[in-house]
Amino acid sequence: MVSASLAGELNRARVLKTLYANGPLPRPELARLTGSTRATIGQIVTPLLDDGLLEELEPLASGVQGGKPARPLWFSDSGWPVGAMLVLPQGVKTAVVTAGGRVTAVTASSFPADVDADGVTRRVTAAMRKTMARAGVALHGIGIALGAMVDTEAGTVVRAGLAPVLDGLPLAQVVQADTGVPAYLDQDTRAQALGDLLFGAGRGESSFASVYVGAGIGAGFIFEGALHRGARGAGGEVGHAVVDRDGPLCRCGRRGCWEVLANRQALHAAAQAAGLPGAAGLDLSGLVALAPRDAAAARVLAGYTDSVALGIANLQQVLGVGLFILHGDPAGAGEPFRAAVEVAAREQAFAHPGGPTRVVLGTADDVATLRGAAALVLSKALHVAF
Amino acid sequence: MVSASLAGELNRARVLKTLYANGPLPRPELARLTGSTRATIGQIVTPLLDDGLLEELEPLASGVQGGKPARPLWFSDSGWPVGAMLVLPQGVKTAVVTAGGRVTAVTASSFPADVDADGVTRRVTAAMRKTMARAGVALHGIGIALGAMVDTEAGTVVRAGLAPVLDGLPLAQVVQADTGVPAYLDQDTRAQALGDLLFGAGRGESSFASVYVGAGIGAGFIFEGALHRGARGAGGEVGHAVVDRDGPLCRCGRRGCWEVLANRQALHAAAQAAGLPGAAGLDLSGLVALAPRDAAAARVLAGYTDSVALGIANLQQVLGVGLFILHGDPAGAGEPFRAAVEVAAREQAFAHPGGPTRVVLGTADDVATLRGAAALVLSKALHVAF
DNA sequence: ATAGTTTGTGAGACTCGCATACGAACTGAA
DNA sequence: TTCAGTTCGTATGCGAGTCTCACAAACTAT
Repeated sequence: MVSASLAGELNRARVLKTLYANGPLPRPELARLTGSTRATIGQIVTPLLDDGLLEELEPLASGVQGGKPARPLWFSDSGWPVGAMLVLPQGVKTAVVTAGGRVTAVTASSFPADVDADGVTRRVTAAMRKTMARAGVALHGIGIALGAMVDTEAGTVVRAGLAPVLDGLPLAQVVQADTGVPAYLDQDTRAQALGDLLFGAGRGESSFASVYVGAGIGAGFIFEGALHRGARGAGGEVGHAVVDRDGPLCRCGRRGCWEVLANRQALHAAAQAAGLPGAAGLDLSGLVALAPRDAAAARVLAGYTDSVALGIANLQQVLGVGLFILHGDPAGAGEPFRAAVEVAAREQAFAHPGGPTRVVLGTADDVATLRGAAALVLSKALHVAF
Repeated sequence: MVSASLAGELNRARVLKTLYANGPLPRPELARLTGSTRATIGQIVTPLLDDGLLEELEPLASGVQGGKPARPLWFSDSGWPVGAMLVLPQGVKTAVVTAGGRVTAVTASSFPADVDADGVTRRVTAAMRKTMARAGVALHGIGIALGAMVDTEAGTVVRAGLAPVLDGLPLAQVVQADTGVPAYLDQDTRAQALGDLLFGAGRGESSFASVYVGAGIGAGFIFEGALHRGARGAGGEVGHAVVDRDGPLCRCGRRGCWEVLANRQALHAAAQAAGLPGAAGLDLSGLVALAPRDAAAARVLAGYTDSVALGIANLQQVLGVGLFILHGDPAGAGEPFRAAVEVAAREQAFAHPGGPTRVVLGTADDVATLRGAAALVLSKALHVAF
């Protein structure tokens, strides 16, 4: 039930979401955007300023008609540090992230090829302790983004296709017990979507899909400004939606999954089958560079583009989402590839009332995901339903 | 922003949702389920009882320890009548539905084959006026479910694949102007999903997909107890997600859409290709009846089952939803078909933390959709975010 | 200097949920 | 029949939060 105090929490969350969506804003603008009054906004932000979460920036110049200069509010660069962690089959990255999105004290460590669950937990906790020591301040929580299917409520690993040794690991509890700081676990693509919403290309957008294309394919969905989680954290396993029921066998056991047609290995195999020069070491950006002067490379690229766009068009049909943010290999492939995917996706989808499908590039590195992992903590600790 | 009065609205909505999800409940039980107190519940329901939306049922028997008998609350059978309309390419159905889900004054009228947009609007408004006259009471609003892509916010038809004459028609305004009652337009499968949530197999479920399989395939999604609408009402066009990129050509111009593999015509074509007895007039329930004593029919049925299940498994991968309610042809095909689809869907999907995929049958007639259309009005007028 | 404008804050009114208490209605045993 | 025990439903005062209104602070232009 919404009591007065819960209403206060909801409104505080609304103010913070508005800040994330729009950047630094003075109180009157916050009041306008939230449909509230200056007095109420002042009442809400004063404790946040006292806590050090927010701070006042330099006063803006007065308008042509004069008036007291407005002082924009924004997240303090030093306030509210939280821990962020990205756990992938090959290794772990850790960082400290402030509520404003500043990323510091980044560490990276790799797992040996034959690592077991115990080795993973040891390396993960060691990396986090190291980052905490470098940060030197108390963290408000630790967000963990994991490249596997996750039970968000329980904080456990459900199925790690690329690293089966992790199945069933209660990673959130492990980290929380080791560090003494509350830890929250979620899927990497969902964290990535949160990162896009708060700090990336999804800022100010109400609904979009944040898609990762690399060795695997995954996605996180933002609907109406909030992260979509399926039942107990399932969902977003879009890489294993079938788009070609008689297609090649996927490692998941089904045929013609989007992932098996459009992941890095598929691109590689196509390049080698076409006998492209340097196919052994060719990645997507290399192929994009090669395509203008090699017809065979252009054909391989066009096929890959269509495969990526096919999955995007399907998502648009099913979800009605109009914006797709591409991370991973496409993020480093440049504007021509983005435009080609967008055109191909538009050709394969209907006209929608929300306007034509948009495809934009995210980041190739993992900063968006680290920031998203941090956002998991912000979401819980500030009771903001991102 | 959540003011005290908006908090009151939200809590009233919460109480109504709890009633819909659980059936008639006495005040103490409502308090327990909503995490509130008897006093607060009393404060909320008293005006609803005065308005005639709710009524008190016969007192329950006291418990073994005695005590004042509790009087369950439920929606009045006479109170809060709203109009419901289902507009399909072949005709229109209208009805009056109470908040408790009682459907009365049903009318049906068919469109001639060569009908134009003007003819549709005339027949639609005439049917509604007839229903209103039969109801004899003032309606609180009219909900319109349309078998086409709609722009929910604008209340217009975006793309009616099976009836292109309707493209661009502002149906909500037309009905509202003609009847003088507020009208709300949405897609038929979304209304159907609302009907399942409030009155059908989705009662008490937080997330599910309501799927229609017939001449076309569509779906509405309930996430966390609320209807999912994409950007400006798009989304749910799942029938045209590609599951076989080299498959047969669909009427939408793409190849291998789920719909072209698993709709009524596909079943029909497969039955004729297999030379089944009476293939010309064979429908799904006929095929189910024939399969046990005809191996060829069993093969056709298995192929169709797999095609239906493939799309369901894909939805589960993408959305993480664990419950699928099948309407249309499968709803009349009986338990064996349901079980076969469920088994096939489970085989094609991963284990999810939310438990195995469940497939249940909805209604073969249009009552669920008419009730859902009525729920569109309840949602708006009572400010309940269904 | 002064009027006009905008920002930020303080005081009181208002609304709603919550804790508490009390009458109403029922059971079962003395 | 009486009375204690239990549960239901409501009346009352309190607290938390937003909203309205008013006012000081800070700036521009005349």
